[in-house]
Amino acid sequence: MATTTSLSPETPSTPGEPETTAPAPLTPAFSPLYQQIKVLILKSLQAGEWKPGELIPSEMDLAARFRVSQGTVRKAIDELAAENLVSRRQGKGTFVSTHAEQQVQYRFLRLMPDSGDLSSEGPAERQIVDCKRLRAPADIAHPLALRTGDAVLQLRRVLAFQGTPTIIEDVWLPGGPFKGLTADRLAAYRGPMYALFETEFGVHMVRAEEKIRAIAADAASARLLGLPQGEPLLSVERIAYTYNDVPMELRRGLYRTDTHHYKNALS
Amino acid sequence: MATTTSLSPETPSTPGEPETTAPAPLTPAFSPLYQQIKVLILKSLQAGEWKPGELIPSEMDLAARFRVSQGTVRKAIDELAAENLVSRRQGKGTFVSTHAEQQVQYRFLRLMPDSGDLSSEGPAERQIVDCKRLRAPADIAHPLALRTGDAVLQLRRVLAFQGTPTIIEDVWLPGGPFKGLTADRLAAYRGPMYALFETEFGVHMVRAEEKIRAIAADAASARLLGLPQGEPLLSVERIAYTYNDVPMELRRGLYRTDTHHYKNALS
DNA sequence: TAGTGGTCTAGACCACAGG
DNA sequence: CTGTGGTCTAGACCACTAC
Repeated sequence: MATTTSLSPETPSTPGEPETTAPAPLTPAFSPLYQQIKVLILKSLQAGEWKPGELIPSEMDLAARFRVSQGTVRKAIDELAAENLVSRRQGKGTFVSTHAEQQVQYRFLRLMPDSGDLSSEGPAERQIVDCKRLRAPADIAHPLALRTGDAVLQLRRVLAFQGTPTIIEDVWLPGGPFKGLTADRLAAYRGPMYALFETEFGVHMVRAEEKIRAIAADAASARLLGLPQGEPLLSVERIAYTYNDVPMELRRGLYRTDTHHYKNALS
Repeated sequence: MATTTSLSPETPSTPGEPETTAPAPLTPAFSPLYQQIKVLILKSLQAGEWKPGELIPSEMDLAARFRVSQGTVRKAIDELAAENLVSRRQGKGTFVSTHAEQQVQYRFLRLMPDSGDLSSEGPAERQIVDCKRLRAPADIAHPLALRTGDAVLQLRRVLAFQGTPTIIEDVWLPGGPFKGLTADRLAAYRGPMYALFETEFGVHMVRAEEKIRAIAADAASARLLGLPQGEPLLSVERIAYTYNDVPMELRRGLYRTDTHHYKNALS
């Protein structure tokens, strides 16, 4: 079959339409079939056709829907699974990834106790310190692809492990998608913050980038963590993205690393 | 074909041999064919049948050699490529990964300037501060899977970018595989340290794990980096592994992160 | 027993690199 | 032109899950 033609399911191309008004070929036109299928599945995920935790159609069903062979759908799903957007379970089906009900509680948290792992420390004790709406200054707006002055939510919380405050997090969220988020709703929610984002606001974080630095604790941070001012802390600046690389969260964490460390694997 | 039988190329099993003396089924006996192929290719890589930078046999050749279909070999190589052990180049073939002649100079270095990338800063200026043999104390021997008192090489160097000393690295290597490594040979070598390890000592690092902390600069570190004592530094403790998860290097880096940051991607 | 993902095969054709 | 990896297909069978 031609690999040079683009593809749209149940929606034959409209040859009469002038190319100039075509909605821009996000599908780069000269890509393998399975890549086109991947994009189509991605669009369905983004559109919420299947929600986090749900079962997506079987490979055979998708193959029929897209008029390709099962192997081609398989390769598309393989890539989605490699990117942790879906997870396959033999005999059951393929499920949309979720930050809730995941065996790993904190999918994006790389902090580990120096001995054992996070789960061995029991659930983190969370305390919301602050939650307010404000107009984004430039250095907040820019990473979130907003304009200076746009409404953002800012919240600050402290995470403690086994009674020891270990993490301070400042989180900035775009005001629009997260309208209605309050400290109370956050405090009431059991489970990871990203799980709440999924269920309450329909925002699914799929990947993130972090910039890590060593800094000295300022007065406020030192007080919250019960450390002397000037103590070295790990500064972890994260931008989290939804589908299509849209930034939806800016987060700055301060980790104490005398009893914990940030773990990373290189290959 | 049976997926429950194990496989050995040109070396039919020896049924007469008692199982108790069998060299232990590293191939877990009940694994898919392509996994068994992967292990066989891995063994060839480890044995040095194809060296870093070299071309490995084509998929068809390997398929013939292992008596399986090309698609099965392909899936095995797919996984090796995903782990960065080999890299595929369309029209050319599949090559053993190398730390030399790679477009990316520092495959394992995650430090980035706050604006731009490492290559935009030109080559790092390297200075060997120290290089000596010693008997490993317990905290060095253990991560290297050595015994306390075994011979190890210790070296210290400083990396500067655009004239600014930015990284101090202490490196510990097992004395056996790296017999003959001297400060002079290191200083004379152009290219990444891991490339020298490959060409001069036949040690190919394939993956690494890092533990990251924030610490305060001690007197010696502060002097080498031209910073005031007590300044926060990023401590990056790395264990690098060759094939088969054998640890071959312990490295502790101290990064100044006022102009640079450690970059990490999460998914 | 039926349905799912997982493996394996064989064959065709495409895209790319290099003689 | 040949040989390489890359894509796509169709069909068979296996392993796991759930009814």
